[in-house]
Amino acid sequence: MQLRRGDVLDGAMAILDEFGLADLTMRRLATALGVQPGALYWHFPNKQTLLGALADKILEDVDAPVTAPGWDAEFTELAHRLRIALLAHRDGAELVSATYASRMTNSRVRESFAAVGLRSGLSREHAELSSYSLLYYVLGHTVDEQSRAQMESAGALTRAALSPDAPQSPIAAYDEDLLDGDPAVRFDFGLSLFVDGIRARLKDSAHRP
Amino acid sequence: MQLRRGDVLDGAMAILDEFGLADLTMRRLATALGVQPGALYWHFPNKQTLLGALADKILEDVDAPVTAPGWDAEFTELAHRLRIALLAHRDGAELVSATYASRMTNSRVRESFAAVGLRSGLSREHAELSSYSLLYYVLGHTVDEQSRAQMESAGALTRAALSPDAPQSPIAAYDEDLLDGDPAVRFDFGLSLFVDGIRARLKDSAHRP
DNA sequence: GTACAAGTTGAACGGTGTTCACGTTAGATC
DNA sequence: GATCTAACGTGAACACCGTTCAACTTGTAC
Repeated sequence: MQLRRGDVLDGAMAILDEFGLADLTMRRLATALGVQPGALYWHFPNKQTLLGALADKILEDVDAPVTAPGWDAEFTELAHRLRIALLAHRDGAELVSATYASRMTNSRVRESFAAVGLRSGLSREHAELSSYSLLYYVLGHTVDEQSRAQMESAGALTRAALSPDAPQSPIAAYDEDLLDGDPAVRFDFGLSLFVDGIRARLKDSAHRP
Repeated sequence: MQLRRGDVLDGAMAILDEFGLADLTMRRLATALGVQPGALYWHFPNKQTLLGALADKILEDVDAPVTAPGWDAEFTELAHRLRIALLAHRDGAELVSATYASRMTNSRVRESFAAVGLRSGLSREHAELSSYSLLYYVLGHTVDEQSRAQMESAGALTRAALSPDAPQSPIAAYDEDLLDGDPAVRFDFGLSLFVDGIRARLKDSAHRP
């Protein structure tokens, strides 16, 4: 029974979801597929490319046409869609962020952001620049959010197993206080900062045409 | 002649600057210091911790007291200082970003941002949230900027060596057009977006006290 | 049924971070 | 200045990693 490119990708996604990015090795993937490591290199030239394809799969549905009315709602919808897609797979944010940094993705999500900016009335250049800013924010926030969530679920397990009533410093308690609000609300705050910034820019160029 | 913790850090920084993060291996570092790899593990429990200390060193001067007048200028000064510090070492942005994600840094730069937000009149919670947004933006932008700069300088070399007049697609030319403006100006645009967003937030809470 | 392409094997290569029992060296104490 | 102790380094291994490649098998089309 021979493998197809898609099977390799599916296997990789399964390992990612169950064990995380650190455990997604070529050997482990090969074993899971019942094959020798070398076989994977027929389907993908190297691991980086495989991860790029995986990232693209995660981002598949993100740049579907946007339906919200008004440019600000469009930004919000797109940003939410991206965040949700990243959170849908273990280490998804980290994977996409790393892949994006190494320019191994074919996703057009940044271009989608730029298109919304253009529709809002921004100049071409400002729309492009805004799209980068927004992307950096969404990726940064979501990588952080996801790694915190995973640390917490892992920490909760070990904490329960090791010392049922671990002492906690007041400062750490405050920090957690601030961080344990709904992450989506925290996300929206940063997002609104950004959208308000664009609004200010639009008003400014309207006053001085 | 025995090694001190600081010597190890200096050696690591030298390798980072000359050969980049990918070539900063424990073996290479040990060789450069004239020592066996195992010796490094007396000074640092593992590589991650060493990289954390390295990141802290890069960020050393960033959270010095800020002198600019007005909260918006304070944000700008701090953000610039951070960007400059990251760009001062090869792969500095990538290293700090990765270290920050794995929570291996002792730098207080995020707290410095939050302090400025507080001084601007933001609530404690909003100041904290804003500081995260700004940090994500600065890190994302600078990682991107630095990797592009390094790709370009590497690409310029190989391009000159291989084909003196390489053909270039119009689309690629346009993208480069947009990207080859002064990176500092591009940085400032995203920065102003966030600052304007904060300003809008301040006005809003002033109207509805 | 044969031919050719697609896919796999098995074994190796040159790396990586990390560990540890055992030796060495340096600095304080008497 | 000899001694003792803690700091530090050695050497060799362990368990991995991504990647390569000649040889072999399998599937498909004619």
